[in-house]
Amino acid sequence: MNAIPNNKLQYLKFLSELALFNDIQDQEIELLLPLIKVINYQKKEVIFINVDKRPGLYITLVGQFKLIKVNERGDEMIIRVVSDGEVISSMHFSQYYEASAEFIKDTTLIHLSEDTVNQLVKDNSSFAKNIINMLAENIQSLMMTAEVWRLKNTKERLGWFLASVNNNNLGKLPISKSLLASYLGMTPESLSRALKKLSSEGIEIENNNIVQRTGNELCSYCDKVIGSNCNVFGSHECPLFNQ
Amino acid sequence: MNAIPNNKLQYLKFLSELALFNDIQDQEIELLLPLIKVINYQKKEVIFINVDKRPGLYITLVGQFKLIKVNERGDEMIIRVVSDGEVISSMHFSQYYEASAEFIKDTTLIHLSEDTVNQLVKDNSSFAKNIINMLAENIQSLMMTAEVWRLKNTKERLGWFLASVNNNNLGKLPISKSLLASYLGMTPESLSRALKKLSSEGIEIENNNIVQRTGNELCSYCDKVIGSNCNVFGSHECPLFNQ
DNA sequence: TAAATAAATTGATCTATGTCAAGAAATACA
DNA sequence: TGTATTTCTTGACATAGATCAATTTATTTA
Repeated sequence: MNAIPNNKLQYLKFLSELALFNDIQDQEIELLLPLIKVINYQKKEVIFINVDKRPGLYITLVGQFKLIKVNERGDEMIIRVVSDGEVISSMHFSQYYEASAEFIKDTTLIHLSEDTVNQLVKDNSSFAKNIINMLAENIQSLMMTAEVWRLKNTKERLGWFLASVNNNNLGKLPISKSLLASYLGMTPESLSRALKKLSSEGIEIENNNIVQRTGNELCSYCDKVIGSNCNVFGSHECPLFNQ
Repeated sequence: MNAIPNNKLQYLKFLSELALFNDIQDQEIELLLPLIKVINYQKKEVIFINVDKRPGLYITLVGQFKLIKVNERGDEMIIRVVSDGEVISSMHFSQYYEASAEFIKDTTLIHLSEDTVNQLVKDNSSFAKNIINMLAENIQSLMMTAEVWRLKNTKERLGWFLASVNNNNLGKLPISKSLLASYLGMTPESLSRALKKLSSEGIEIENNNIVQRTGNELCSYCDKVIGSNCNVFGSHECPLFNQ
């Protein structure tokens, strides 16, 4: 982990395309550039997050990491998997909340300090709106995850996940199976068995690609939130609206 | 459910004391009063929430309700129990997210429309900050709940819950046992058995009051987030900081 | 205040998923 | 390109907590 203090102008385009900077002029983002810190982490590195140490807002320039909690027994829960362009706002965690980040790939984060963010929220209502949207999406995804964990069995959880990545990721598994198992709150063994059940329904994973026998088997695992970015969603072809 | 359009000035004091209106002048809140809608619900009433129907922001004037999701099998998950003074912002749910609210007590809600809220966020950076804080607290509580569901067994979940209400509620159980069971993701039978195990550790519920044999048995179920509003938290008496 | 209804407890049993161990497949490395 | 290492799969078994059923206790309501 080390800061690279060189030419930050390269980040302008990246930042300006993020939802977090919607409706914000390039010149305003440029004013931020001297304030950002760029931090590199290596694959497998683990950092501890609490507000004392690392408050503020992190934007993933490139890479992937998981936000995790571990209990006394060593059981691990993945709160979130964060990928390119995604934002994690530890400053909005409670002062005492503790979690860890474990890097899945070599990762570069862009950091904005808590003060910088607060000042932006105060001075720029578009930024405030963007922060609100980001937090709302977080809530959304946490509610969805809670639901998946609580109301679905292992097969349904896996089906739900595959349906969701199939939409926005063109059928490619974005994370390893064991990471996925952990993310879905099951063991790799259970995931393997769930996959077996799904394959009898015509859903398979063939070298990290999601394959459906007739092309719409996963629809039965879809819901209105993940379906909302599917191209047949809401049409007469969509099983969700045809029951 | 029916609107009562009479003298809304009575709500001014109530609203001005909410965290949502921190650092906002009374005269600004007064401007809102003509825009609010007051809605009454009866105990046991159930409403369906999605953005088409009921967007905006609801403030609980008095009463209690639970926000729930139900799957095809009829299993129910409580997302949140909302009590006096608490806010629920359905406008920040995804457009397609669906949940139900079931009223546990006769309840009066104050409603602000999505437009009103958006306008306020735009015009008043204090309000924007308050909305951000509210959403951040939501995230916090969802992360905590996820953790409790995933990493704790039934006894630990119950202990954790009792420790948390014992701090900020002076040892009184705020909801019924069966509602609590559902909130903690277990059956009433399992809650009853968990309670039996806790009672062998000196923790009991005697007509809705939480009683500890020596007075600090629940400390072993505390964590840094719920402990942060405990009066021995961080001192040499606090077991969390003494290991 | 009694009867009716709902909530909580207890015991017996069932089941989904975890754990452990061994082998197969895939990936990394030299 | 083959060997080493990691990841995945499969089977046998264990277990926490669910389900079902029968009481008991508490709360309404008449």
